[in-house]
Amino acid sequence: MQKSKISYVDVKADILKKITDGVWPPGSSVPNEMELAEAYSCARATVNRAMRELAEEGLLERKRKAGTRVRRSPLRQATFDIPIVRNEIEKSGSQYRYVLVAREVHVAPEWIRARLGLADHGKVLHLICMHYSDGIPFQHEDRWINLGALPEAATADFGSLGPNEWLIATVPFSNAEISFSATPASESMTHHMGCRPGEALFLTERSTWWQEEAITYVRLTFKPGYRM
Amino acid sequence: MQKSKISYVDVKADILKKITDGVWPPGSSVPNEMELAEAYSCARATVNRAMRELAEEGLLERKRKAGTRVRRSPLRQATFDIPIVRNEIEKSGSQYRYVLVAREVHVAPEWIRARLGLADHGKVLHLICMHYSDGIPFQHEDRWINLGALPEAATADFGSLGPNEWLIATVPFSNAEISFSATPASESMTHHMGCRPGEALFLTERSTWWQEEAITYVRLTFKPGYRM
DNA sequence: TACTAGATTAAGTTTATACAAAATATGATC
DNA sequence: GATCATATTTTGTATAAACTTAATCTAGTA
Repeated sequence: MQKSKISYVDVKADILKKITDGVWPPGSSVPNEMELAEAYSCARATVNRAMRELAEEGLLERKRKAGTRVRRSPLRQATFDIPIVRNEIEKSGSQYRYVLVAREVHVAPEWIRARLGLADHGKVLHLICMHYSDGIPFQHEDRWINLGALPEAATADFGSLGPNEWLIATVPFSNAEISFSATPASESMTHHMGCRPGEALFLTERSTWWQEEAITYVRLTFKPGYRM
Repeated sequence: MQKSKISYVDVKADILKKITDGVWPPGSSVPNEMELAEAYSCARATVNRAMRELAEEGLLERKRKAGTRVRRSPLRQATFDIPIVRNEIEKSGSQYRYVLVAREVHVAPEWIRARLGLADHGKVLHLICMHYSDGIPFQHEDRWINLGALPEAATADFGSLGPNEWLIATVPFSNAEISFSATPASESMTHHMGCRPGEALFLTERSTWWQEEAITYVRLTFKPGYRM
């Protein structure tokens, strides 16, 4: 005796169960929305939402007319929040300190232009910053900002507010391309981070766009032993 | 003169524009669904979907009765696909080779038990594998599988099929906890990866659960210079 | 004043219906 | 038999109406 109405959450859970239990093995095709709606005795829109979300989560593949099928290799995707250094440090109960090390306006070097797709004589603001946790070097920030897209960056004061936070406040939303890797500490890095030369450091690189326009490229190098 | 109907995509785009243009600054509250529906002359459900998705993407905050407001600090989140070694290598046009280096059944050591939340005398299968790209060491896999949850792993043949692919085929879906870091190459790692001792290697660690039950913990160490 | 019960509001969801769009299948024509 | 137009199927989306649920406000009561 089923009192309350079937919700898309229930449908989703049941479909998921059918998949994980092997009733609908990978690659097999799933009944169409109308059949399922009848089976669960709910509206097609309800089934649609359930299946749409499962498809977004990478478990189902859907095509008009061809129908819905279970993904062969359920592409495992992860979502994570891009951490902001200050929050990360303060959340761990440590004292955050920010220092602007260098600031220069350049014509963009070739490798930056290639990465961000800039015009030949585009100018960029190059910043080097350090972030400390309880006085200990935590993160080295090597940032390039496209002045063609963000001329106001030229007059911004990065002495007290880090470029990351300034950018978040200035450019409300953007899409980015991120990569992670490991790198040996360079000569200058040992100086900034207080580590031995060649030591293994975790590095993330990020290029950011807003409405097809390149905003910034940044290399964040973390202290030895950092785990993200 | 507006010929075609307003779609939730249009509404979403327009709301996003209002946010990025500063018409609706961070923290401000947004008109309610009924008002917006009227403004765009579409149904409330259309506005609902647009706003729901923007909320999922982290741009809006919604509460019943309280209404919708623009997030103060738009939490930047990224989603990425967890790559499967074989695909990654073959997609780059290289030849993939897999080798099982070691295979042992242990009582789980303390640090694994802590990570996965296992009982005291839980048994685990410990595997060491190498993945090669065109014969060159690409990835070192140090994997522990909870035999309490997956007894069939004890009899599986990991000589030809890598544990990652075996697990994907066996456990359809799971949720995981991932971390990235950099590590210096250990003595044994130099042997496996053919790199210099202390060289900076990119490392990802992953613990995986399925329905509250710990499945596996794995350390994937990549060749020098690898970027993800 | 403090607290509780109920009213109110806005988001959340379901439903039935309708039409749109993509992908495939079918059949007509050359 | 090949090609192209047309029909069919399935997902995708829009709509109006109704009801649910969480959060807030309000007013009445102790």
